Amino acid sequence: MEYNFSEIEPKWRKFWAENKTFKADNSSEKPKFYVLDMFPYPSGAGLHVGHPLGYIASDIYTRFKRLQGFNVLHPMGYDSFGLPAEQYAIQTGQHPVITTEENITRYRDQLDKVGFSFDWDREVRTSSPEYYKWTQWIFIQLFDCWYNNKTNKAERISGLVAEFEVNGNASVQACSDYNGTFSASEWNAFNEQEQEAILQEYRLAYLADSWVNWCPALGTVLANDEIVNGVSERGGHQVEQKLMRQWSMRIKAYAERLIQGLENVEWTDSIKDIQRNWIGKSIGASVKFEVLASTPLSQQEMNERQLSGVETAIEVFTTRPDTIFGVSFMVLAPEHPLVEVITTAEYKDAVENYKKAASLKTERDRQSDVKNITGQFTGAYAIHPFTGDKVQIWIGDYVLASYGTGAVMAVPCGDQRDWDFAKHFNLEIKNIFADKDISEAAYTEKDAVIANSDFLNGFEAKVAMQKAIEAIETKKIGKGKTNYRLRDAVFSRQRYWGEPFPVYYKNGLPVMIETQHLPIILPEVENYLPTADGQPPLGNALTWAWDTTKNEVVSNELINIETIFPLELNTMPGWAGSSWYFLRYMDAQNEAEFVSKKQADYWGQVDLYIGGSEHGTGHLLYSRFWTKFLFDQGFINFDEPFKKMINQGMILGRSSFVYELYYTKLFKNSDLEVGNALKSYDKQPNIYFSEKYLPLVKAICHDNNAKQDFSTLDENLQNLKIDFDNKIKTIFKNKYPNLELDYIVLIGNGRMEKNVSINYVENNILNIEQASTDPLFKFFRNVDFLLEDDGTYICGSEVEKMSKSKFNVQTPDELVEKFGADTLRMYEMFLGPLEQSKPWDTKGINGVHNFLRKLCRLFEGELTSGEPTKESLKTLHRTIKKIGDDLERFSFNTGVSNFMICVNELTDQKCNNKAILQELVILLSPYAPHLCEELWEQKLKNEAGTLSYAKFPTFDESVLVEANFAYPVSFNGKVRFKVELPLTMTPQEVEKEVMSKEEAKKYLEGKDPKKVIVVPGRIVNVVM
RNA sequence: GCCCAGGUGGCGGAAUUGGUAGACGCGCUGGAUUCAAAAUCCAGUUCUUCGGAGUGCGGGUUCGAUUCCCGCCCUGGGUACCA
Repeated sequence: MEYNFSEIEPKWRKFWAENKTFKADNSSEKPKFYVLDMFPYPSGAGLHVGHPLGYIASDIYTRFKRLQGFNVLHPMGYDSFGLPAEQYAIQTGQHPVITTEENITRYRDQLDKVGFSFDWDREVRTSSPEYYKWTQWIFIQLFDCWYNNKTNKAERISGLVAEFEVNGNASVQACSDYNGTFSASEWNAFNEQEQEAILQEYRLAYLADSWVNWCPALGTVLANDEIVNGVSERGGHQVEQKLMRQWSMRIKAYAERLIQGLENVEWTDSIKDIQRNWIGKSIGASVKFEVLASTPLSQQEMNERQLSGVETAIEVFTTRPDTIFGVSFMVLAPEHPLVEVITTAEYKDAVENYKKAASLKTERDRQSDVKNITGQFTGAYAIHPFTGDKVQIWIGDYVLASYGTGAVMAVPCGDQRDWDFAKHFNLEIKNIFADKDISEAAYTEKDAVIANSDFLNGFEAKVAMQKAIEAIETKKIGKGKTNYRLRDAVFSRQRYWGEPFPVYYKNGLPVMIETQHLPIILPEVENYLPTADGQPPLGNALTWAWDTTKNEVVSNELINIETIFPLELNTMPGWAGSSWYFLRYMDAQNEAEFVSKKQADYWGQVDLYIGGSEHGTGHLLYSRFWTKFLFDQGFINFDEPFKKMINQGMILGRSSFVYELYYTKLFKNSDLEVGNALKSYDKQPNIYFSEKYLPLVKAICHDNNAKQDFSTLDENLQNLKIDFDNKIKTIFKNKYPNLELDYIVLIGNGRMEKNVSINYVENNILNIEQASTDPLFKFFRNVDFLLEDDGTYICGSEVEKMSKSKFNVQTPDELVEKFGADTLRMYEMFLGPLEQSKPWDTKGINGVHNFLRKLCRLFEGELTSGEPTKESLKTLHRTIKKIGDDLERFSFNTGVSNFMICVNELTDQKCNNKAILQELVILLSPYAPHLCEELWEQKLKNEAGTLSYAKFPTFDESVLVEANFAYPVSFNGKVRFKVELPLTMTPQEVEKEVMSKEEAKKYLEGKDPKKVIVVPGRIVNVVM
């Protein structure tokens, strides 16, 4: 049969779509299996060959599971809210709805061409109101819950209020930012505002002031990576730290469960490590150090302090309570609220100056500048709780306000940063470790015996820590504590293209809109930029107020603060919609619930999740958080979303570039006029040299300035230089006939690398003529090339991320056009292990394409229906075993190899047996579904479309049983020859047979073997 | 600095439990077929001084190590004054 893929493939794609072949059944007797790809953002650039890599793998696995008799859920959709569409809207005025729709159409078209078996009836888009209705709904549930540390789960806020009304908050153990205590009567006496302000400190979704990177010039908040060297990446504007009232998510409440849950999922260690690292659990103790008042406070001052809630003790968190006797000073973060209180008059100015200097640095700067040790003494002292010693209190920017309590007890002998600080400011370094030298550096290992530490003397760290915590707790100056680095997640974005919050404001307090009125639809705006007074883009909306009587969004003009109130102007972040989308696929059309309990119970966890590892601390953490919350509230019965995850490696592009000679300085006769004319020529030499000259250019441009000494060059380079100089002189001669050029000096690194499109480069050889027909490279017509000896131009090349600007993007469409989707699918798998990143190169694609053609040749003419030969049966069953094993361990590349081996063998056997070939077609169908469908119907005469639900072949071990085995015989581990012997032979018999062979005598060289090892059915090793 | 992944022919890679290193494909070389080319088929292709050597380097365990252990080098990714 001829392999006419361009006819076969569209035919079957049409068939699958029309017959809804891949529709997943919501109620089935079959066992379920859920295979999911990470949610794609439909970008305007479309797909390149790297994107479908994971989709192909998951599709192969999906089809395999269907053949194994599973009811498989394999959906696809779009994470379609996001910044690029908004930025495009700002630039062009085009509504994001329109560009998003266009991009999705392009994506869908590209995805369809690869022949994926998605159940498209379940498609979801985060930007559609039917979907974000439920994102808003989940937000309201989070707002309505708090985290009870006693029951270790999220509970309804109404239960908390009931407790407050009866008992106050004394016995409540919650994850909360609220530090105070109140009784029931106090609670009942608070007004509505005061009560809500307290409840905000308990809710899982809450309003709070958070620091943001505010860029006044752009009128917007910037992410850390949008700031380079303290200014905005776009435009280089100044960025300042600003407190902003924003929605946050109390993910901290789940810190411990997010760590524990990692034990129950099959993810790679590296992703688990990234998450553990991010959550940053550390075990230690919190300890209070009383501050010694420098001047006795007046009674009035004392009263004032008490009233304003300012404590005069510094609370620190330490992971080494065992080293508490080594404390010789304390350091507070410059922003610590106590700094203002404790600083003595004498140091007021110095401290103020230091604080100002620190505030100019971003957190990143403070963290990256390790060498520069800075700090300032406050003039104040704390009292060591055990020794009663006076210890100096300093401020230093190596202490961060946002971690722990924003203060440290400095133990210079046991912490390198404290040690550095002490050395720099000449502070005391107490040694509390027996027999450890701390004169050059701190001793940070935990194996030292503690000394000079009163009741801790003689204990090792582990024991001393317990003893120290006991003492601290007995003294009531602190307690053992576990600290997490994880911070609550800011949930507001000052953007247009995101989910609107279902929130309006009454007397400054947020009020949730009742869920039956959802969704709150994103309003239309004239302009997607922030408003003139710095409000988010929704501030431009004219119809953005909530009417509490009509329960609808109405014009802002109607706001009366009695029945009609302003709506929230922020929108939700990208991770809102993607934190629960895997649940929606289970029940995508449900209008009454985000997912029905029945469907959530049936489909359960995602059994296999495939995607990149770049979401390690974002999506993969937040979706675990939301899943645990929904589990706590009883909406679903599992608390980890993704049971097994595979992170596919990136496909890198190979980019090619030409070397432009750069900053050539021409020294010549002293004719000034010509010199001036050359000056402008200098900057645009317009000479491109081939790879051959690269070593020379590298060798001669290490000196930037003057005339260089070339005598140190080796002979090859000397010769190359003569060639190089001659060519350049000729070029100049042609352009400036009256110029006498003496020599050339290259400046900088002597070259500029300019990317050329990979379309014009083959085996690194640039097709100059072809490239210069492209408007982008037509300048090649007007430049000079220094070529190789054979007259070609060899490009430089690099393996890097695929991107438009590098001209190294390969789209799947072109390859489907040229080779067909089945070839593309198999080739992407054939490249190497799924999880490794690898360079893209189409060199080998012909090999895979030829394999499919070779397969077709097996189907030429009529197939025989008799008994297959023994050889063919062996080939088939070996293949069944290998393909099955490879799929189970996600080794798709070796799968392709094994198919090649199988087809090669069957070709050698001239096999055209129907029984054999039919099983092979089923095996291969997950990889090459179009061709297999065609063979299944046309050649094997089965009903069209039934292949997807055929039965995966069963491996029959008995077919492969052999009577003999060719034993490799090795001498001292080196294999020398083989002896074929029956497998029934005992080791003794094998040894006897082998040693009697002529070859054995040859390798023994007349000596007696020391030992002969026979591993039955494996190997014989002779030790001499 | 720390954590993770990796290092095997000219190239992508294989070797699943310690047991024949280099499967499979590309590329290359030679041959067949052809007026010629493409396509196809056949043979060869780690290096080699033909003794051997060989999976980043140096040790170790073992009858036997790409595989296990110790030390180091290199590449890629993550992360960082985290008290």
